[in-house]
Amino acid sequence: MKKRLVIIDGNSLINRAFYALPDLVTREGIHTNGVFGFVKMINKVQEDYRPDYLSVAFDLKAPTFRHIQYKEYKAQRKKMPNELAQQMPILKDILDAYKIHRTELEGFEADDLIGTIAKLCAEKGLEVIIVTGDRDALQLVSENIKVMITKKGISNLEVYDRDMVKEKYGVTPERIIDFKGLVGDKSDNIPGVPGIGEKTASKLLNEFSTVEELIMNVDNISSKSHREKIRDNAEIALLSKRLATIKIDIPLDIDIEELRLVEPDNEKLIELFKKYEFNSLIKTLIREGENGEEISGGTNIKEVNIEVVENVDRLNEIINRIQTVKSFAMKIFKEDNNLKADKILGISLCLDSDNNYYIDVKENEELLFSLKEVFENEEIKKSGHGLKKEVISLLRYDITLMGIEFDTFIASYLLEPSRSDYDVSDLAGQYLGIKISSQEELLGKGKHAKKFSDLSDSELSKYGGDCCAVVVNVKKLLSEELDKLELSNLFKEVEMPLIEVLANLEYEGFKVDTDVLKRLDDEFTAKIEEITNQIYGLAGEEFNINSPKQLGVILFEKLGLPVIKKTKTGYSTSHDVLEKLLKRHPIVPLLIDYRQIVKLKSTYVDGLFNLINPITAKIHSSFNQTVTVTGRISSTEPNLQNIPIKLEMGRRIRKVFVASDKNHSLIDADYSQIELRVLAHMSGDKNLIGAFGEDEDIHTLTASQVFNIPIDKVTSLERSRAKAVNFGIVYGISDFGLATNLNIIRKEAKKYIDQYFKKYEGVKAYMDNEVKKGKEMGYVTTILNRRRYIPELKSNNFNLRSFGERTAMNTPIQGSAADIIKIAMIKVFNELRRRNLKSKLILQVHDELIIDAYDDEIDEVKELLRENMEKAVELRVPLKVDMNVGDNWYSTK
DNA sequence: TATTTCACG
DNA sequence: ACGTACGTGAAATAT
Repeated sequence: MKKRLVIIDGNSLINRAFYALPDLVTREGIHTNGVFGFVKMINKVQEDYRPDYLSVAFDLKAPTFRHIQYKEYKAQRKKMPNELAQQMPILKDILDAYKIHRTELEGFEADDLIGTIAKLCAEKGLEVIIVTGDRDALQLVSENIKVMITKKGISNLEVYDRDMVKEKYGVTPERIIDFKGLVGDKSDNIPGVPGIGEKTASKLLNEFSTVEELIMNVDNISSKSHREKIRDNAEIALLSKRLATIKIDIPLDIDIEELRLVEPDNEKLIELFKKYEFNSLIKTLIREGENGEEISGGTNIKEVNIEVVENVDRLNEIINRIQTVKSFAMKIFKEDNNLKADKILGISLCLDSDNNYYIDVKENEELLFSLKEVFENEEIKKSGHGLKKEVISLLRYDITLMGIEFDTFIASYLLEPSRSDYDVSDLAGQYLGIKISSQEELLGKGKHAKKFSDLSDSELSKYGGDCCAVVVNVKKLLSEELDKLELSNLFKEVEMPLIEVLANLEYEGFKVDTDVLKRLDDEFTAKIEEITNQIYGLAGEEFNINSPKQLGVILFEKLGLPVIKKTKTGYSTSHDVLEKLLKRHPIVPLLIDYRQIVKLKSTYVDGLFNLINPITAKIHSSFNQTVTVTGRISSTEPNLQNIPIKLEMGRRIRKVFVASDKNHSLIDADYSQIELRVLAHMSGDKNLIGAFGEDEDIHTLTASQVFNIPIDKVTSLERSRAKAVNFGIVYGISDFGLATNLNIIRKEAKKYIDQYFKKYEGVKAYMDNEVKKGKEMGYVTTILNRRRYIPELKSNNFNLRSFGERTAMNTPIQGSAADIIKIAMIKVFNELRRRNLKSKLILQVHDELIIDAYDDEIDEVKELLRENMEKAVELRVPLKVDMNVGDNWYSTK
């Protein structure tokens, strides 16, 4: 049998992969999509063609003879983007670990090296396959040489032999260079004969065979216009042909045996794949190791086979099986109109690859109730992706999902908290190397997005089955990764139990008083109209006050006020700019008022009205567990974590948020200075720890230390400056930032900071150490070992690096505080349930918990809150909680 | 879809 | 010399 050689155009393929794949970035910030695609491709080619010899050819930077012949050659090519250039050395490392031969030679393009080697080997009787994205290579096709061109994506390859070339181009492979000589090639800036296209070129060449023949016989060309074009551009055609001709006679001194495929250095490969987070590829290597198989390409879980279950008898058989297996992955599809009324359409259950079911609940609700026992059985462990949704869907049917064991959504968040998207399809690609459709592909996006209820049963069962199969398969890999990074405890003890708590917060909701809201609406509307007219009067014309652009023109051009700050699109008209202009023109204070009231009306009045649930007269915000990089929870639709409080006018919005009925009151419990206490604990600073032992206001105490004055002599200005310093410390202090905030000069700010660090040396040492650790390890951690990667610390860009340093200082503090309140929430929630109390946890605002308390239970709940919040963790300083009770959120102060 | 502004901790 | 305070989400306008 003929020996087979595969030769790959390295630059062409990594380029292809780079542009075809989404931007893959490791936790440390290294871009890898080009390399990843390349490796997948190489695996596939090896699997499909089992070559005996393999080489990858690369272009080197030096100019080639083509550039010397024609200086415009490839002149229009854009420089390789940095994100791709960085990947070239990585690819070469990986090829070395695979022990795959590389061909590169200065002065020649990969094409020429490929051409020469291909012809050489073909002559020796080898079967040669060239893999490239570049159609130039088609000229090399012959009896023993085939060319594979990447089609759309990277794994889709089109094989060209002589017949195929003839079919597609109408000429034989030998005539491809003549074809290019006439048609040219835009991508290489080869001109060709103007006005001659592919059709004409192949017609002419079939008659006259080559460019040279064509020119020699130019008078015999039948069409007058073609005749003239060829005559006028003969030189260009000849040059173009020369440029397009791949050299096949480079003097190369290589021994074919150097190209022979050998056993790769698997240890090295695993090490590299780990480094670049090619998890799915590691799996293929490990599998090979176990079975001693030959190299194989991408992993594929079996084509998922899903059984649609429509009757109770069959379901009961499955339930029996579940009782013995005691574990499954699940996904619930429901309508999406109202969390109190949404009907469940169907449920995907996957026990393992051979037992994947879709329970069609839509037609037969009885099926759902048959599952109640299984769902509420704590011994039967459930996994899924984003299980909060499953918990909520079942609450509506009075089913409490128990035994929630593994959520791949949460697990991937802990592993990579700065990712913006954790769709199951991404996990499938990343960890299993398979493609399933994403939710976005299934439903579309924007306002034309479909709902699950718009999909057919077969679409739902297929998608649900795929998702659950992925969860089952990815779970183990994620779990190992969590173990390795010592995140398992945080995962099992905090994040997983929190899912149920957040689901219940959402389901419970916060009652609103629509009458109060309506009255605020009327008041704000009237006020806005009044101020709008005053502003128009002072401006001398009507304009859109909401438009920073139009407002800028009025303020800085028409009224001639001084420009304080610029944005990248024009003048800044932000609040602090307006404050500096306050005394310069009477329009300015009106603008400040206008802005405030418009904000209140649009975001907090209109915004809230739209989100009141008609069934409950409550607001059911979404609490998101995988959004923030620091570990905090976020709240959306609406955001209940930024309801106004600082200014009285806005604070009145809180009167809208009321206890659920006349037998209930709100209890608001907030941690006092939790971030500074966390800092005291983590830094171990004696002075700061001591400060929390005393019964003195922390900012006053800081003022007395920083400004060297007795506590009873601290003025309110000094206290407020010290407060800003304390905030600055938590944010990762810089003299610039503090100066801007306090509106003082930088030197003055620096004095404050120096003085602070002199008094709190332990804090200084701690901050320096966090930055140092962050640089060394690539990440920082919180009290529960939550991790945040900070690639910016290694940046050469001053701004980015400084940002990284501040992040390294802030994240452990903000994140640890987040850890603590999460623990507190879980404890409080479980305690309320254990004691069968009617009071419910309804909101968390970073350092504050709000309970809708049944009046008879207020004292008990207050005690329970204090106990569980203050004892959530044991720190070197006490945790302190302040509590207030009221009928509405405004009065809990 | 990106930018600006502003609400909260 | 460089030039930002940390972490969020929503609404409006500009592109």
